[in-house]
Amino acid sequence: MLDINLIRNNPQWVQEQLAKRDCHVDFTTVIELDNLRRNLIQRNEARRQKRNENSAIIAKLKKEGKDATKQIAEMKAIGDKIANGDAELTKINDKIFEHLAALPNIPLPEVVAGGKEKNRVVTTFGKKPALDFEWKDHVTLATNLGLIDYERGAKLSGAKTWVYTGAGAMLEWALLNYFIDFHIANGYKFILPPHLLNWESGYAAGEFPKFVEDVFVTDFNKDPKKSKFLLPTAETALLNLHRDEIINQNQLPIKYFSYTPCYRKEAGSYRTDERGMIRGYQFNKIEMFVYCAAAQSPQFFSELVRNAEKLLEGLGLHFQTTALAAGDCSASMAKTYDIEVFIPSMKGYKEVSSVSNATDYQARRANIRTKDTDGKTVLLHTLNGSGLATSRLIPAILEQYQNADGSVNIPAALHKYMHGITVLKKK
RNA sequence: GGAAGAGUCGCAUAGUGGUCGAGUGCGCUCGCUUGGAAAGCGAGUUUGGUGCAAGCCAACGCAGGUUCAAAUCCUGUCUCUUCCGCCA
Repeated sequence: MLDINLIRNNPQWVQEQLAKRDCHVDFTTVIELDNLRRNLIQRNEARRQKRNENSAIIAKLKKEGKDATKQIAEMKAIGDKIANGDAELTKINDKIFEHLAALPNIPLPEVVAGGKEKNRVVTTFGKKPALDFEWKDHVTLATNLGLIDYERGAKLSGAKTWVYTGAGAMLEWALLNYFIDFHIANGYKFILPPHLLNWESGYAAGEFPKFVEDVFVTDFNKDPKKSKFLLPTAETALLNLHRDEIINQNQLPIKYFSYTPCYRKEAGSYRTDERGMIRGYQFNKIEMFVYCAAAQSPQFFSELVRNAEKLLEGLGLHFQTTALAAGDCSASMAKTYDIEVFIPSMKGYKEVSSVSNATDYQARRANIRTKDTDGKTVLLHTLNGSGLATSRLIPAILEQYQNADGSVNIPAALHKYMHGITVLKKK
């Protein structure tokens, strides 16, 4: 969420910044509502002051045993006015919130204007594998080698799901262990949150009410506000960990990482080129999350990007890092880099990590603050990044590491987690 | 799932309708004192809104209600504790 004061004081500038992400807004209405709101507050507070004064008078009169009928009648009239004013104020506040909630974050200065077409590759690691034989796609490989059971996945749950079996499950778990060890060594704190979150958490993270269609909500016969939902990413949990808190400056930065499956409806996102496990209702992900003072967020952004890159480098996979243009960043984010692994059968690169700086946008909605050196409370900055999601890594490993005989080598970094398996072969 | 009790300023507590945004103790900060420290003494110690400012307004888990007036009374709800039941 953006700061109403910023919009009030500098509407032109905010407008220009949002135009970078092809968001064109007119602030006339919000500013009018805001003026209305402040007028109303002043009027109502004056009434409250009057009421407080009168209340003291009545108390005194009663104590002295004198008659206070006149004052009480007056109080009644003021009380009605206050109630009316409050009701009106609530309406106006709701409207202002509606406007503000619809606005995306302001891109950082270095983020280029425009949409996807303006995305720019900033780093490349490794080369496309030669694959100078009749190579196979990951669905074929995973099925042949008995790593993934797509059919039984459909039997258990339906489309867009799968079952990891045997060495496939081991490979999945090996990846997660490899990531976890890396983050622990880097001093990030390991968090295992509940997967079912409440409405307030979704609301603070900006998922509700806007994206309620995109997540799996339980107890659907009840009021959605009393329901729980399956988290679409651990980011939601990690942001809410410190919701409504004031964090001591000496505790910053806070660096977390978390393992959770991510549950997403992916409504309407099916694409025929996305076979196998590229897009599912449930996938495993390790998420990094940082809370820090505003001045530090650029530094931690770089750190998160490097962490994700190092993990891929350790696996020896060919990938690229892309700086997203303003219009391609998700709404809450001021800057995003995607790390994309090469998947031959997809004829290109697929996202395995998305690293973002949310600046104070998430913190404002979730009300997460710290005190600056003058003792003033200020919002802090939040950053997040996958480190990493596995569901596109297994396809990348299978395809990039496959041999002419249909077997697949396991990246050396994973050997210690694979219980002696170094090559995946058909039995 | 059932029953009882509890939720107040970092912590512990006081406060059962009006002068309570809230007392006390601990902790913490600053000052005095001291060779230095402890003790002692003094001052301060939640957050948000609004206003150029002085100030004013709001908040006692949360949401409603009663009342001229609510930390205090009523209803709902959430969380915690204890007991009972059930269960991996």
